Amino acid sequence: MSVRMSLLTILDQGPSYGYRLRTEFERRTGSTWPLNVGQIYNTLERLERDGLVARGSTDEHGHVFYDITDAGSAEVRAWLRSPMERSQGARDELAMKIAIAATMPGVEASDVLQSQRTASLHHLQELRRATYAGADRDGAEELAWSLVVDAMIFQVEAEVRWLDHTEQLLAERAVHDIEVDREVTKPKRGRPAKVPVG
Amino acid sequence: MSVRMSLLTILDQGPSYGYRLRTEFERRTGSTWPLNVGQIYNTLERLERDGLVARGSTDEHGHVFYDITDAGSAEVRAWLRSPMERSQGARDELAMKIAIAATMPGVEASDVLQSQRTASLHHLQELRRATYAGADRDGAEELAWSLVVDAMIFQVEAEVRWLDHTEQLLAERAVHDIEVDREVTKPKRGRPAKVPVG
DNA sequence: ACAGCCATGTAACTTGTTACATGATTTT
DNA sequence: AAAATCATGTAACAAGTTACATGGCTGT
Repeated sequence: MSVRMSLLTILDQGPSYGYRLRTEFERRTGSTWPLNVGQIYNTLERLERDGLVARGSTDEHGHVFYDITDAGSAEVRAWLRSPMERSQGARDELAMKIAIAATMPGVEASDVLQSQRTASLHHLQELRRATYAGADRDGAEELAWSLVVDAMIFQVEAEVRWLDHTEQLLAERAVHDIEVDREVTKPKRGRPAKVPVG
Repeated sequence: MSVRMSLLTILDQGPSYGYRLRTEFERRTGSTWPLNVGQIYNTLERLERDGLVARGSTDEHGHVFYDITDAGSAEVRAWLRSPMERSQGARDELAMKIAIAATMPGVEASDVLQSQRTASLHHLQELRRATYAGADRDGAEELAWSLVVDAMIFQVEAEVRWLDHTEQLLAERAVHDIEVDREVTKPKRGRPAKVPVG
């Protein structure tokens, strides 16, 4: 949804064409998330289908311009006004994985936590190194780059903290001898034999 | 990808059928992310198509059991062994939105930051209240619930910190008078006139 | 009788993503 | 002449998600 809305927001500044939209998107996001050009044209088609943009004129160079519609502008304003609900109900893939691993008999949750922690710390190092690698960019790109890298750093730091916290929590539970998985949720009758994990 | 892999991981414990897989999934994730039953059957079809599970026997109650294959088991092990690369290249929708807003002329990035901050703080409050609401659950569900809620708290806290940090950064830039958007990336020749923002 | 849960499934659709084809223009 | 960039598009697919249809069984 966010790539789509980002492109629409760029179009809200004035008509543009596919290839340039990609350049603009990458510039305004610090070239952090490379975007396949094909996706632009797909997205434009879909935006047109939904009445948020209209295919406009073609200039002397053959550039196919798209104009935002009133409905499109309204969508942009609504998007910018309303917060992202990545909090409410948003799926956190890592949390899901760890929860599954931690409640699964025969799975060493601490191993999973460990390898994730190592990877996260490694990535954190890379990010800190990368912070100073974005100085040679133009205004918008440099700003975007630093925003996005900071976001990643904050997120990964929180990730590591949570992994540590979770490891401690699991260790405590193990001591208190809470056997989480003696029994699986029972079906009406007869449940299949458990298969040992390779 | 994670719902799919979670279901496959559950199937790695032994054969099960659609409806029960949903119950198991919800229990093992603290009922945090409700799963439409239909998705289970879709996912099972796709897992079968990919050779990771096989449609097994039907018991006396009409339950259609699925068995994991060797390839499926291997996938599960690989999934648990390898870290999630939500760090590397993973799209952070909020960061993308803020980056777009911050580099966009005519957009009040501080307003966007403010409303997001308010929403995040509100959600954080809810999460802290929710922490103690999961005590009346059975072992696995209570554990999963507390893991996931903690993950959300850590994440939202980091979110708020980043929002504050970003607001400060933008304020500093404004003082330094860096005009980020005097010029859009230039096309070969002739770019369209800018349209005023509604 | 009716509500609600158990259970399976199908069809349609969303965004994101990639691979590929095609050609013009520009740079080396 | 060859390589790179600019530019538009198509086709296919992934995973997630929802709405709907269908029916049995259970408890009030």
